[in-house]
Amino acid sequence: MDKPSIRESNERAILAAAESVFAERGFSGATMSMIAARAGSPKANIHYYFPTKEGLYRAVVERVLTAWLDAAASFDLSDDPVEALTGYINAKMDLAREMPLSSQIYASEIMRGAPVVQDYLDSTLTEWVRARSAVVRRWIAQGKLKAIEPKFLFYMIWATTQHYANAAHEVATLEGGAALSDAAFERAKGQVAETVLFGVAMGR
Amino acid sequence: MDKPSIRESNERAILAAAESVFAERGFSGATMSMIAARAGSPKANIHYYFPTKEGLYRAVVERVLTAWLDAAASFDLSDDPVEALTGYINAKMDLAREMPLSSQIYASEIMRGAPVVQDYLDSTLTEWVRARSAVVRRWIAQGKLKAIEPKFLFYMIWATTQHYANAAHEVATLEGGAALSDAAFERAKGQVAETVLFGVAMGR
DNA sequence: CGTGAATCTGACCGATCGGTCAAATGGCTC
DNA sequence: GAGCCATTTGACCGATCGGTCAGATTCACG
Repeated sequence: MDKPSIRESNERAILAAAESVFAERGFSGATMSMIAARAGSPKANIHYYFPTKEGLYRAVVERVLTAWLDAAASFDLSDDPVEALTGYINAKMDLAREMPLSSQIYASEIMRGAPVVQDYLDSTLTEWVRARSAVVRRWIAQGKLKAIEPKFLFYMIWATTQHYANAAHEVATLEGGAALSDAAFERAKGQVAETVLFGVAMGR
Repeated sequence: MDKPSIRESNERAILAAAESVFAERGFSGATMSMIAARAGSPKANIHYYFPTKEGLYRAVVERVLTAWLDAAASFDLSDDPVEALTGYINAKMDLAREMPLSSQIYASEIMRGAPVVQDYLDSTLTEWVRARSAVVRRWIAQGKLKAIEPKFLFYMIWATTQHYANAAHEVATLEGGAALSDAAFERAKGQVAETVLFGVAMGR
């Protein structure tokens, strides 16, 4: 039987607090006291559930990768490039909107040289890109897409979508200080998808 | 008369060392000892030239913004959207290639909520975007570009170009471990420019 | 060569970091 | 309520942080 135990709910609260602190300050900039304060527990209690700062960070990153893989699955929902790419871009945009902290943590990880997610880059992500590159090349051979290097297409999609999370503060400033409204975000989402598709699709 | 003084060359060396350390570890993760080691001076000497860590960081960020503005100027070299956007994208790609550390520091700044560059965002960048948005809208009115929100176009250009600096480690991993060769980078540059232009230009 | 300013540096400081620990408290089962 | 394990907590520790300082060294200039 699964107990909604004290442990479970406390770990969840700590992970949420840690996620926001790590996103704001990076791994080195985050302090256990800061995380403890945001979780509403004394510092020693954080160490009771997560003995080391690095372990806590790894647990947070784990959730980030899980979310990434969920969104990546939407690439495979259709065999039509327009549908598949639109679905994938929309999923990544929704992810950037709903879990901006995850995207920021991932970006920090990469900028630091991926001390924690290097294994993931070498295995899961490399394999994902290899398999989907083959799909993109098939679409190109079928005359459905322009002749592009698949990896560059993925980079463009990742960059444009994650930008709305990683650079949310810059975007907000340029929008007059407030974050994008739901309506404005939906417009951004549509334009990103449209522009990329117009950029790479044939015969439109 | 300008003397290539000891001060001048030492400050340059310290700034270079600081730039790389801040890019790798972020502001909080960087330590003055680390910067000193990379500059080849004892820590106390770093403090002789830059009394505080924050002051040193501000000096580094200053150079980042200067480089950004230089690249931004290439947007204004032509009144033709294809030429202007191509030139701008190429300039930003070259910047990402030649000064990846600057881009990473800027990205970290933004993710932290722009504690140092908020003034720049509010004044210089806001004004730049306002003026160029008007240009883009004129191009749209003239039927040269699709009906897009200019800001979203800028976001897309910034994201795609800076990605090659900020996510250089991820890109390198997916390329088999080594950074993009000059030739591969030129191909990426061409594809980014082409895709964006196909995505937004009319009648091509 | 002499001298005053600029530069360099090892030793040091208080503050804060991640992490530990023993003791107190709470919850659960019989 | 007794007993036991999970949880909570304040006090504490060594290490490292940014920064200071006094004295040694080097430089520029007469």
